[in-house]
Amino acid sequence: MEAQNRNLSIYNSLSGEKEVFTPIHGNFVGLYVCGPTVYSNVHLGNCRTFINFDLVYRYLMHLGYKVRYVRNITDAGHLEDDADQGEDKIAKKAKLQQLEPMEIVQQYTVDFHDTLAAFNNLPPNIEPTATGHIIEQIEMIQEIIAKGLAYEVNGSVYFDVEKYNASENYGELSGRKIEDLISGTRELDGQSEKRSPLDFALWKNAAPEHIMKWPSPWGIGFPGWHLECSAMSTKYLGEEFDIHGGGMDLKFPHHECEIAQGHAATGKKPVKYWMHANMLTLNGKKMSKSTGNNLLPGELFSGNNDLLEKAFDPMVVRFFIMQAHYRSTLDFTSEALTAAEKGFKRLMEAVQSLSKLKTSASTSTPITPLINSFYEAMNDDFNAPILVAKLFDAVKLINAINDGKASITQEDLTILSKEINAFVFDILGLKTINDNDDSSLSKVMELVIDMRQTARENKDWTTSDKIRDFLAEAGIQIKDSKEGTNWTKI
RNA sequence: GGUCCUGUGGCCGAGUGGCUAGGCAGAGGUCUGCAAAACCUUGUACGGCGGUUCGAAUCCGUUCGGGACCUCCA
Repeated sequence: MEAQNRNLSIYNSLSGEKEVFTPIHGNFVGLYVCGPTVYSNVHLGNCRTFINFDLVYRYLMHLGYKVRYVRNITDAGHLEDDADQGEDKIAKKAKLQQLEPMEIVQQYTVDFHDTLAAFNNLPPNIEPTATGHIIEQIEMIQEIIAKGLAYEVNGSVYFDVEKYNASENYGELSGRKIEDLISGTRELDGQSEKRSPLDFALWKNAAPEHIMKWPSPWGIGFPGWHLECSAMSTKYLGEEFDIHGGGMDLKFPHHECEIAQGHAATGKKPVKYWMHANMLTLNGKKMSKSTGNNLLPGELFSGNNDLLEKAFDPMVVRFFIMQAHYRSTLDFTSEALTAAEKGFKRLMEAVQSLSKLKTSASTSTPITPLINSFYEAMNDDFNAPILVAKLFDAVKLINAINDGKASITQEDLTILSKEINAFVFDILGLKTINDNDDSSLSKVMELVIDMRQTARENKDWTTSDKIRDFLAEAGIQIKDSKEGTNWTKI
């Protein structure tokens, strides 16, 4: 990609401002995104975040960066809450269902991969698991203890937030002040071990009935909530890397703790650019596993949910997500998705007609400003909705050329076609929907359309309309045009 | 209670101190045997009240509403 297109700005949550993106190591970019906790099916809200970062990954690659994209799988479970004495979620579910913990992990990891593949997300380069990096996590804890910023109590190790804050700034990412945090803390059971309620566990002593546990210098236990991301990002991307992403709800305490841990262990600030994707809302509230206010991708693809008027293709959902900026909340409604579906189809039909356009000796509308506008949109903090708007400008142009109301040279068409295809398929990650992939149905439809055509030529409107109406009842829409008759499933 | 975000036309959703966002729906048109589809045209909206300014929906104050985080959560 040409250098002039490479002036990407990213909104850095750490500074609260858009900053020009400059990788730490020349052409290489390290990208870490917090992955899912695999104790239940991913819901659509989770997917939004991963789709947004898929866009980031894709655009960075389009700009010619060599990206290493790391996204973890949290399979060690997180604490249910402070009151349940450290039982982790995966272990709890395992007991309920009489399954091995890793069986649960496997089931939902597969679901996660299948779902993201349906959304046409590219897999990350490395997808490390928390359980596979216990040793790295123990080593990091030892580093932090050696620096005097963590302490052991009864086989558990806690990070000393106040001590860290004496020389560093705990709260720099989330904008919190430690005094406010202390005053706002509620006194909960099971926190008596901690020197301060703000301290968080790096290692947790495991009760005998706890299923997932590992030996450590402090006894049998399991790693703390936030440590895995620090250990794995350090291992695969280094002590300092470029971009760390995740959902807005992870900003505090998860990412704040990551900064503190990483900084404590290595003496360096781990992340140059923090990116936070906003929530997908349903009924005006964030989707959430714990409150049940969510929608599963499978329900969306099948239409099997009362909130949905019909089923939606994963690509329609992806397009819907691309029509909102990643830092804004996006409200999910069946109506909004239906609107997105129509727009998506219009865009894709225009893109497909690119290859059939007739070229002329001259170009009526210069294409360079249009193409530049694609880059300007994405360079401005990955503004996909602006990009989509500009692509619809291109749709208008394509249709005008198709109608003979505008013209384009072969040379310009080649360039335009290449760029539009790159932005639509490679960057936005959209795919065409194959309605007509059932070959036997296609054959039958060929015959039916041919019979209807014959009837129409004989002005036998009764027969032709009967065919049309019957097909409509069967969910197949007939589309007549000058070039002939097409059909589509409704 | 603390910290922060947000309120845009029927719906979703960008953006900006003065210059059309875009999509969908609606309206009109072209096409068509009639329709549908497709395509073209079309909408001066920015929560209320003050203030700053030549000019604000965009900045400031205030007020009302919505939301996020402060406990696991993308």
